[in-house]
Amino acid sequence: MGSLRQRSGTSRRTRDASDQETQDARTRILDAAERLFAGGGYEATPTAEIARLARVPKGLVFHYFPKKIDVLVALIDERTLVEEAPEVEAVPGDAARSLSRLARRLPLRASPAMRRILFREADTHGSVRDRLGRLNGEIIRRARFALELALPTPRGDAARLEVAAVTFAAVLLHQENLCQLTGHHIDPDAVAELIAHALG
Amino acid sequence: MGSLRQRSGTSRRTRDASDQETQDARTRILDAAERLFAGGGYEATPTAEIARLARVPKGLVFHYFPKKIDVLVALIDERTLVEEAPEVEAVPGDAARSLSRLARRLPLRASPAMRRILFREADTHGSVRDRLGRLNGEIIRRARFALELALPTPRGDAARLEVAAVTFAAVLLHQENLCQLTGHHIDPDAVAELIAHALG
Amino acid sequence: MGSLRQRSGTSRRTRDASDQETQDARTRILDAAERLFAGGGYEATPTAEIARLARVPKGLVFHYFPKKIDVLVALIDERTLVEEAPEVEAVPGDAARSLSRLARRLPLRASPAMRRILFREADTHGSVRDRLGRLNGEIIRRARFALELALPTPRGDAARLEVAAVTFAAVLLHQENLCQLTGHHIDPDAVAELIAHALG
Amino acid sequence: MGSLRQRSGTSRRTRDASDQETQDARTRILDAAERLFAGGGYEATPTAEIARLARVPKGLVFHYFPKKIDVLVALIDERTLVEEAPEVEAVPGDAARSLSRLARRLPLRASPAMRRILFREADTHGSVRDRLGRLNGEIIRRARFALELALPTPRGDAARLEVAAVTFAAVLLHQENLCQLTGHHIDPDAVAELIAHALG
DNA sequence: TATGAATGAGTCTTCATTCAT
DNA sequence: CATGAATGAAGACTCATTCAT
Repeated sequence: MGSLRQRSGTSRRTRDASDQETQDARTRILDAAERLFAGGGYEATPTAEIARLARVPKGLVFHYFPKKIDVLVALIDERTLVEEAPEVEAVPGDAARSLSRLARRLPLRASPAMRRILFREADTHGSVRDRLGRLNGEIIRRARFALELALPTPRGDAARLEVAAVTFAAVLLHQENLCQLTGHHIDPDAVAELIAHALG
Repeated sequence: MGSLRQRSGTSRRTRDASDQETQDARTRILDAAERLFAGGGYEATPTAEIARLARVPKGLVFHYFPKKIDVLVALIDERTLVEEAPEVEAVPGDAARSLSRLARRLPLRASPAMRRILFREADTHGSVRDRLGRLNGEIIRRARFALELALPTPRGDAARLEVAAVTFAAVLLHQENLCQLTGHHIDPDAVAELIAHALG
Repeated sequence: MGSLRQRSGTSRRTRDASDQETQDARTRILDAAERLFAGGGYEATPTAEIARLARVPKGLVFHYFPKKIDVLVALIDERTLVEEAPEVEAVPGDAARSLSRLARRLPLRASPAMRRILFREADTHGSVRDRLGRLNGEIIRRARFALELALPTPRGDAARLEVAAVTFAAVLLHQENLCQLTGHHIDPDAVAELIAHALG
Repeated sequence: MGSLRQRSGTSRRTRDASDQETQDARTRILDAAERLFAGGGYEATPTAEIARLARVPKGLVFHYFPKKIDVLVALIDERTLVEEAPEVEAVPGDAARSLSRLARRLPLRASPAMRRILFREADTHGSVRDRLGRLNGEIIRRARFALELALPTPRGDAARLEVAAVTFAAVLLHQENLCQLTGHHIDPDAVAELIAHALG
């Protein structure tokens, strides 16, 4: 359950039992919800189950999150981060490797469970959908930027470059989402190479 | 609400053709469920609501579908068809146009509502997930086949061709699913052209 | 628990156990609610308690009355009747006795419990308030009418007659409502006599 | 929110007079409760809402009033005063005007909100009912006294005078309570005149 | 085959009240 | 005195499912 906001200072601790027990109730609730939402889905998870797993009384869940949906929103809000910094990861002159790097490090700071939730609950609440949209946009932006840096100027068709970026983003998100369900696998490096070749 | 299987024998019926009212209860139930599942999701749709929209008594829903999940399964089963016939749509010598044709006619016979359900409820039941997986596989197979036919022999790298097929399938499904949620748009023709160029 | 809509045919029955047991669930629910609302008030009465007293499962209450307030509304609607027929009860020439008769038979068909509810829950729902308002209006109308018939023409001040009617209505309703709480008693006959004297 | 008891000693305080903000917590709590009870009723008002409106922490409400009902009792106790002093307001020789004066100044020191609470929550707690009963009694006593003073001796029937007093009290209380709900209006002066005429 | 009343476990949510700090 | 997290019993309402007719 990788929380995004671990208080600093916790890191040096010897990771003793305090992790499990001492952590404040709100965090434990979110931890539990993260696990359960990822497993069975938002709708199928009773708040009582969240409380039980978090070892807090039922009422406390509503003390922190007046409505059930607020738990999901808080989760998306606090444990999902779409990095929008202009980090440049491009390898000049090597479009394939530039895309590969992007694939290896999606601009999404989130635990595997939170990723599952992000894709699974896109219909459940606008905030989830928004976050997903922003992720999509950011990936496209980065892919575009990486390609711009990687390709020698003057590059060819600008529109084609855009299509390449969009395509690569589609593949990455498809892999995060449906591939997990259908069992198919995609090798992003191979796709990167393909796209680079198309632009080269 | 385009039902897939109401064709055989229906034409000869002497019963009046007032499709809307006279249609048998089972069909009306599925119609209602299709609309509601697509709109609010399976979990959030009460069977009573289905019955109301279908203008049938509540008990009748359970007469035809003993468990609620059976409605969803029947929907997937009867109103979703992944065409696995070896229809060849390739344009020899023109990979881009071959892929474009594939994009224009996904091997999926299903109403827009059913498509939404297919993607949305992938987690809900194995049968949905299976169907989705089969769709994915079929698209890849067709893309591969189309490319094989379109490209001049001897083609280059077989592995690259496979990657191209997978990539194109990813884009098509991504468009069907997440693009509808995030609001992004992809032009499949442009992607087809890009991929063709990569293989050319 | 005097239901207003006793099906005809029930009357001849020998009032055996069927009264208690055979009566349909909806009626038993209303019976229970009538008793409990009159006793502890609407807000303080849980629906579960209604179900228990009615010997029906909890869910059935909501089968008939989707919202708790609907029970109260149904009660007011079905077990409270403000008689608005122009029944004349006046004794020509005897205003006092005319008013006395009115007092003896309020134009309100309702059990004592329902009367308690009517006054007690006036704040709870508009339908209750409306009914109460109509009762008030009807009493005034009748009092006015009775006085008009009773007094010899030409009567004196029409305005005074109106005030008399309003005053008498106030006394009757006050007696129905607050007197029960404060423990005071009013003799309507004496008030009737007083008013008659004022007009005489 | 006219508090009844904040008079003594408050004047000498050196604390700044910013009544609104500085006022002690207990007073603010009662102010909030007065408003909320009058608006939505005692049962429907959560203590948390009282605390919020009073801008005090939830726990403080229970510091001052260990049980929720204590807030209501304190309100009735401190912000409701039935004046039982033998103030004579009669106009000798003019019964109508004597009663009118009584109507104009009920022996009830309470804000409009408190008046609403007094009538509305008569069922909620004995203390409210008692206060209401005492108010009723006091009005009758005053009406009787006023009439005794106003009418020339020897007066006529003592019983009739009593009935007149009771009737007038009924009208006044009816006006305070049900008239506000039903929307009817009564002119106490006209009633006073009517009654005076009856006795005259 | 058709029907809607019946069932009761379960769901979200509320709230008075306590209590450690 | 003051505070707000903690508690858990209770409340309204939902809903899949059963079943007698």
